[in-house]
Amino acid sequence: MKKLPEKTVERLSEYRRTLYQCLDEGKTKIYSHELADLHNITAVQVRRDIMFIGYSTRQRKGYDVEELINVISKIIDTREEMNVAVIGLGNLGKAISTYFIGKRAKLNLVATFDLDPKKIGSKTGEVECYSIDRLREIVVSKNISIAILTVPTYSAKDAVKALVQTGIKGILNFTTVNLNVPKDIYLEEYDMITSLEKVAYFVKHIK
Amino acid sequence: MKKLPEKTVERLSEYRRTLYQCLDEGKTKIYSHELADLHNITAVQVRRDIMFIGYSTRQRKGYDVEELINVISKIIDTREEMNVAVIGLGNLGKAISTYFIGKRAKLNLVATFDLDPKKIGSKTGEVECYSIDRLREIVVSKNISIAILTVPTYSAKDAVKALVQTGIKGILNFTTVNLNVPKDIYLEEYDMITSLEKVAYFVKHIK
DNA sequence: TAGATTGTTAATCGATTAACAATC
DNA sequence: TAGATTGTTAATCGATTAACAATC
Repeated sequence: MKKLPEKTVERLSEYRRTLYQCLDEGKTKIYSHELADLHNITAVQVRRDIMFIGYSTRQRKGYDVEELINVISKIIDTREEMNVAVIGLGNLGKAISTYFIGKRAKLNLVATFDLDPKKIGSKTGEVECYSIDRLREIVVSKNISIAILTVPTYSAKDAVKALVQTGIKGILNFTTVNLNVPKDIYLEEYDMITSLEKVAYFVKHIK
Repeated sequence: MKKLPEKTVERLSEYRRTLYQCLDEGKTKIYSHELADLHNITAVQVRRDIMFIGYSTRQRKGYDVEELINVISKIIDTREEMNVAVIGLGNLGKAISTYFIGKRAKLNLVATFDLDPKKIGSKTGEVECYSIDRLREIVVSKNISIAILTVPTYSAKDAVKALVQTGIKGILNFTTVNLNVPKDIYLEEYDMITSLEKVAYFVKHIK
């Protein structure tokens, strides 16, 4: 399968969540235009995305919700589970950790890290907080491939330096610091301030 | 000035943050390629964005950091301050509230809202938490134009219904629920799960 | 001047949408 | 069949990049 467009990958993840909701509500079939409406996009967009992943219905009676979930999962989920760590257990780190626990079958939060001795050893759900000094050791032993970075601005660069050395594969960056990482690490920015400023700008310019 | 591309608006916000860092470090001039490197994009991109906002240097000695900050601010900031509320003071809401306080001169967090009587009346910094029942009253009296939605999934739809009735202008949605809002409200999705799944996907496919 | 940098046009790339044939 | 829906191509739109003239 060739690489999917980034936007398609994003939407597939969103579709799937909606589809799970449909299942819960006992809905077993869904039309492209229904799925589209739920995401405020067009039906063509939905069908195009579904085309990309090579799925199609024989019938013209809408997509089978369960089947579609499975097909999407086969595409965007990892075969093996993927282990995730939260680096920095401040307000945001705690929120995210709590948020993720038990949410994703294939993406497991397996460790959190912090500097603060008071936090080290504490648990979020089942997940233990380790000293950042043990980052490399734990990342390797627990086979962690993705790090969620929620440390304070001033320690972001150090944290990334340490992360790069552990052989981590992807970083989701919640700090507002511009990070430079080697090309073989996938870096996704998750920027609250920018999002808010964007909303502010468009609020000002919509009339 | 005609409407800027969305991506340009996003980047301007990011540039500005970097430029403030430069000022702190005593750097008063910056080349397009320097700014580009800090954001992992190309120098052409930077110059194009700057072209869009109609700024240019006479010299070929790089952009004046302070001037550029001012020009960007004139574009993306609101003239008057814009008031922001956080709806839902759970882990995430608290984190975001703490995060924003004092950070943005032109974007003020002026209220938080929750259902829980224990939280109502409490303060995050200077900012008071109000009952969600008083949403409309407070939004109007405090002239709030942007809502940051951090309520639990199950109450998201109700919260949005209430928000729409207050005449809010923009919503930054942190929940994983697909919201349907009237066209005159700018809705920005801020989706952690999707971001993480996106990272997972590309981690799996980069080699 | 030569080299570096900026500003801008034109070309390219990627994502969305319009249009429509095929199918139930 | 007629109407609704899907799947797909071609056209359009928007964003990025290549190329290069202009300027210090």
